[in-house]
Order: sequence, then C-alpha cells, then structure tokens
Amino acid sequence: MDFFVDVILPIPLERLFTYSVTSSEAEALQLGVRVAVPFGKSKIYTGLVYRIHNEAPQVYEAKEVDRILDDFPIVNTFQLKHWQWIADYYMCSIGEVFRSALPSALLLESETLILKNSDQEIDESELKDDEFLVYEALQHQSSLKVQEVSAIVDRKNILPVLNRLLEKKIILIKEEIYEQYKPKLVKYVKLGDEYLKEEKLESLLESLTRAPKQSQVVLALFQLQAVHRKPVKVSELEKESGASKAVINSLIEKEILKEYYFQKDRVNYEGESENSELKELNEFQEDAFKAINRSFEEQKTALLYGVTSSGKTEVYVKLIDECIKSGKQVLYLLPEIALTTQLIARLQDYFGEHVSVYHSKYNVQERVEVWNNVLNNKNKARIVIGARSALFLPYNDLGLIIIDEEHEGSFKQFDPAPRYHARDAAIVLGQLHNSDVLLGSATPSIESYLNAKTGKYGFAEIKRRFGNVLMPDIELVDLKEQSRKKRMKGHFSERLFLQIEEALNEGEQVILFQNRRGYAPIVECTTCGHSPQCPNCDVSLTYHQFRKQLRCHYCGHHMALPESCQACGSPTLDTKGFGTEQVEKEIELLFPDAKVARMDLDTTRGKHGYEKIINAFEQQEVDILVGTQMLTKGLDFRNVSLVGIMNADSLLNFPDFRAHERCFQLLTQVAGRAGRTQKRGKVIVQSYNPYHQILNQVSVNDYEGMFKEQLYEREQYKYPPKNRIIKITFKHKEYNRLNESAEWFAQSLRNSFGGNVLGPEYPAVARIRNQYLKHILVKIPKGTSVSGVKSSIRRIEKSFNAVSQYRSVRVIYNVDHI
DNA sequence: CGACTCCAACTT
DNA sequence: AGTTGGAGTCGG
Repeated sequence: MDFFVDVILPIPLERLFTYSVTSSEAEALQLGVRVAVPFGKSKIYTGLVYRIHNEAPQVYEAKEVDRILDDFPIVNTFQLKHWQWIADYYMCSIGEVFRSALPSALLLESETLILKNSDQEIDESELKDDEFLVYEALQHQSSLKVQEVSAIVDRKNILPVLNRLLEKKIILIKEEIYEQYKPKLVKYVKLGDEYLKEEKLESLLESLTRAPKQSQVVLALFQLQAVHRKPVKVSELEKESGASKAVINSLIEKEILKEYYFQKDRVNYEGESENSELKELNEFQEDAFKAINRSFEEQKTALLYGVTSSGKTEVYVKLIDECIKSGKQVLYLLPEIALTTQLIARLQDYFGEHVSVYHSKYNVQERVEVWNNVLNNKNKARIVIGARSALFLPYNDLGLIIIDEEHEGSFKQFDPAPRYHARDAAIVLGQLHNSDVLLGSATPSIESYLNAKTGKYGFAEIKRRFGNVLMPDIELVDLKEQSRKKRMKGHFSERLFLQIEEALNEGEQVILFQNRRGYAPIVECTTCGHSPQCPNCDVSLTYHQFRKQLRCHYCGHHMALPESCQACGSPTLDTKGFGTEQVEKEIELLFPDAKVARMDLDTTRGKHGYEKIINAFEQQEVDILVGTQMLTKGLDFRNVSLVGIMNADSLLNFPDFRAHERCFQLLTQVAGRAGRTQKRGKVIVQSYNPYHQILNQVSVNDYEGMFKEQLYEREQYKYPPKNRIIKITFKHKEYNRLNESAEWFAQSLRNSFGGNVLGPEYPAVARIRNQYLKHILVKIPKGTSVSGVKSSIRRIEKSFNAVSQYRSVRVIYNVDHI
C-alpha cells in the first residue's frame, strides 16, 4: 500500500499539498510534525503534516517528502482547529496562519549553494568577466550563497550567469536546509579520566612544575571542585586561575583536562525564586474578583472595567495564582507597547520562574525555547505573557486567558495576513480549551461593553483608583482664543506653559503627548506653495530635523532637506504642522534648565531603546518626556503631576467611524498617567475645538455617555458593533487597471448586497510604494449570515480572477477592519 | 540577432 | 508568495 501525507505549506494558497512517504515513515509520522518537502523546481519548504492517508492523487504524481524534521509533533490539535477557524473567519489560507504562528526559526527554507566543480578542466580565457568573478571567488571559498554571488557581480539577476557556468560545468548547485535553532551550549571542564587515580595525579603535578601556568590551572580546578562540588565552567576556571584560554586549551590537547558541554536555556528568570506575597485586594477589587469568578462559573467571558490605576493587575494576579494552583496554563495578552519591563518584573515578583515572555523583540532563538517550554508544559512556561503572537503557542491545557487593554486597536493584525484580532481569536481559543477568558480595560471597546451590557459577557467594575487617589483634573484649552490673544509660545498655550513651570518648580515630572513623530509633517515653499512629495507614495515628506532629512513614513524613502524650493528655486521653505521632535526642541528653548527626552518610533529602535528612556524617566533623570502613543500604556510613574496633550484635534479628525472612540480612549489613557499618588494629577488638553463632545466626555470621564452616543451613531450608519464590516483592498501599480477592476468587483457585490457596499474609494494615501490602492467596504447588517456573505465574496473573487486583465490585481480582505 | 525585462502561470 | 519560462523590447 502507498502512503501519503497532506501538508500545510507556509504560502497563501488555499489547498493542502500531497506528498508520498514510505510505509515506515508513515508509521513514524504524526499530525503536527514538520517535514521538509520539495516545492516547485528547486525550493524546499517546511510543511506541517495535517493528514496521513492512502489515497493517491488522481491527476498528478506526488513528490516524495524530503525528510522528517521532528520526532514528535510540535503543533497540537487545539492549534490546528484554531488555525482553521482563523483562516475561515479572516478569509486567508491556513498556510498563512501557519507562517505567522511558528517562530521563524522553526520554518526552515532551503538556500541554493553554489559549489565549484573541481573535476572540470577550466580554460580561464574562455570566461566572460562576470563568470570569471564568480569562478575566482570559488577558488577562495568552497561555497557561495546566491546573495553573495549577487554582491560579487554587482547585480540582481544572476540567473543567466549561473546558467552559463552550470552549462560549462564550472559550478555545481546544491540545496541546503539550515537548522536555524541551535541550543546554547556552555563549555565545562574536568580532569581527564586517566588522572583520576591518585598515583597518576601525583606524577602529573610533578611533571607540571616546569609549567607554572598549567599547574596553576589544575590547582584552580581542584579548588573550584572542592568548594562548589559541581561541574566547572571553562569561564569560571579561566577567572579563578588567571590563566588564558590558550593555557587551558593546551591542557585539553594533552588530554590532562577534558571538555564537555551542557545545554543552557536562553530564557531564564535570574531573580530570586522566593515569591512575594500576593497583595490583599481592597474591597473594590475584591468585589470585581468575585463578579469575575461568578461569570466564569457560568462559562462566560468576563469584562473587567476598571478606571486607570484602579489596580486591575492585582485582580489578574489573584486569578492567575488560582489557575496555576490547579496546574493549568495561563496566557496573559497585552498590546506590544504595553509590554514593559515594569509589568513583567511585577509579575515575576509574584510568580518568579513560572513566567515566560513572548513578543517581537525576543530573538528567534529565544522564541523557539519558549515554544518548546510551552509544548512540553514546562513549569517555567506556566504563565505566558506576550503580545498577540503569543496566542499561537502550543498550549495543551490552558485554564485562563487574560486580554489586558482589550480596547487596543493594535490587537488587530493589519499586515500581512492573517489579519486576525487577537482578542476575538483568544476568545475562540478559550472555547477550544474550555478555559476562562477575561478582558480588561479602563476604556472598554464599544464592542465588548455592548457584549457585557447584553449579557453575552459577564461584567465587573472598579470605579475607584487604588489608594483612593483622585481621578486627574482635566482642563480644556482653546487654542483659537489663545492664538488670537497672542498668548502662544510656540505650540504651548499660556496655561500649559505656566503649569509646566509650576510642576518643574515643585520638582515634579511632566508628560507631553503629540501623536505625530518627526519635526513637521509638511515642508512648504511660502513663495509658490510647493511641498516635497514622496516619489513612491502619495504623501508629503515629513521633516526630521535630527538628520536634516525629509522622510516618507510609508516607504522609508528619504532625502536631504533641499536648500531651496525644488519647484521655483526660492529659498523660502517653511514647515507646517508639528511632531514630537519639534515639541522637544521648543521645550529646550522655553525651559532651558529642564531635562527633556523623547519617546517615539525613532528613539526606541534598538532592543533596549525603550527601556533606557523609561528608566531614565523613572530615576527622575528626565523632567519632561515628549512622546507619541507609546506613552499611553502600562507605564506607571510615581512623580508625574502634569500631562499635556499638545493637539487633540489631530485625533478627532480621522476619517474613520472609530475616530471618536479611539480619541476618547487615547486621551483617557494618557490622562491616567498623571497623579498616581496622593496629589491630584492635572491634565491640559489643547484643542481648536474645545467644545467638541468627545473632549467634554473625556474631561468629565463620562464613558457611559460616550458609549451611548457612539452606539447610536454606529447603528444609524450600520457600523459595528451590531453590524459587521469587511474591507476589501485592491492594489496594483497601474492606475486605470486598478480603477476598472475595483469598479467591476463593487458592481458584482452590489448585485448581491445593494446599498451595503461602499466604494470603491481611494484611501487618504492613495499610492504606497508605487502601488495604487482602493477600498470597498461591505457592511453586514445584524441578522445576516456572516459566513454566507463571505462565501458570496469568494464566489465573486473567482469570476474576478477569470478576467485576465484583473487577475494581476491584488485583493486583500480585512474582516472586522479596525 | 542576441541580451535583457516584464508578465503570467504554476506549485502536489 | 516565489519561482520560472515565454513573449516583448532594447541596443548594436
């Protein structure tokens, strides 16, 4: 009998691929094991075994599996079900889910290696220049990678060169698969076996009298062994003996010492293993805790609505503690920007080595280790705290999922597919594992709050800040009036200026929020009105003063700031609008004695960039911190008494049905950074529209009012939460083809869904990286089958792809677009 | 006429 | 998505 496996490949294709295996391989294989399989003419990919069977494919001959990569499954059936749900719901292939679920080190790909063919006599004079370059390089190196060859001949397309060389039999080509994950090994030494006997040892020491350094090493080794009674690391021996590596190596060579290796985990908790006592909950927290447990008993997802700094974390901690006592795993999801060292350290204080962390700043090796620890249900991965990708770890006994800052839009993956919402996908994961799910936020999303109100979710609430600290006092400042009365100093109103001055005098810290990085978003010529545009995207270039550069925030294109206008040549360039960089510069002028720091994408690039700034602020080495949204999450500073919002209008004027909700959330969250101790915090919101409803709701902390109003508006215009939306994006580099194809698609959609189809419309930035974009929005009214709509869309896509001119247009689905 | 570029088809 | 081979285009 012949054996076959259906395999998931990490590519955006709907179907699974069938490969043949031998009967003994079929016996060893299990679902969820990785295999290396040939794909196309020359590539080897990592696939995941999804089905093992005996049904030979009818229309093609199955290729053989190249090799089996795992002895045991690295993906379990919970995950496969979960992936399938994500693929169906978010309209993508399971291969795309597979690709983003696995840490990249587990997704091996082949790389083509170019080797020289030493059997061949070569007449160098017959070679062309570029062929000779490759030939020559191979005399020095045994193998070259495609990229290296590309660098040697200095061009991108090297296939013709390689083909010619291959024809002349000068080179050979080999596909190599790399195992990217390498365990970290630590080198240890012990005395060679021979010298374990007493008399041998004596003669050894005798013989070493003329090699003082070497005998020193041997003596140091004895000493270390006597004191610690455990294996000795080479690094320790080196330090203890004061001898160099060379001395130790020569001893190893003489077989007097023997080296050996132990595997060491990269992810380790180095702190004390003794856990701090859990804090007692105050009465409000206790009430919330009980309410949450009640809804868990009813098998309901619970929403915890607790105002900023109300001590939600303590409630989580208590729930986590109960869960791990029952031996189950815990997943604690946070948006990337809220995953701060502060919070991780706090959890490690309580749970010590049980805590594992998983997010994008972890390198691939560390991620594989966390993956394996979770897979094997290791103790150190009992509690996983991570960003949305932590959702994909191989849990086998999940008892509790906490989604903190539940309202955060960044839980929704935007690009690439799968465009999933981590909160919603987590709830589904919770159902699969039959685990408790808790959503937490100081500003719940309209969706979740509605679910709580209608009884779909359980609900718990903490209305008081911890320690009875007062909610910050929020003051709106009218920029229009201030500038009319000439009370502005740069972008600072007199109110804000005086408040900063006062805070500094009191030795308190200030946070300033401006939701835009760079110095100014637009540079404009005051003579002709021309402003430099990105050549690849339809946007103005943002000015970054730090490097005197104009940059595009979409494609990364950058150029030096021109001396004069490129259109009319006049040197009268001016800037419009302002970003964090400019706020920082103005502070330096207005408050020359204050220390300023800036926190945005540009200053937090490296692995620890973020931490450094936060630490400096925490240690009060910095008085004023200027930043973008990054400031809003999970930071807990004791000494901040004032928060300034430089310009609230930039948040309100988004052309998006969620803009008002998001503005409310963002402002409430930033405001929450002020006054976390006894003194009441002050927040100043500058705006040209101080009478805007949302700003007033923020200032009196009227979440309920905001909720009702937004819900009403969204119902009127058939937007979520009661209705669903799917956004379809079309992408192509030809303007006309894009327009025609999008129009065709929209027309077909209208035939089925009539007025519930909006667009096609250009987005605010209609071209990115030389690709034109157009959106269609499909609204799915409540009561309509969502999956029915999706399959209709899929059918339309099929006929769309049957039109040859349209086929090259990329169609991107974004279900529940944020 | 040959070399290079762009496009569309195909992957088990 | 990434690769590949064929058709179209440029330059001598």
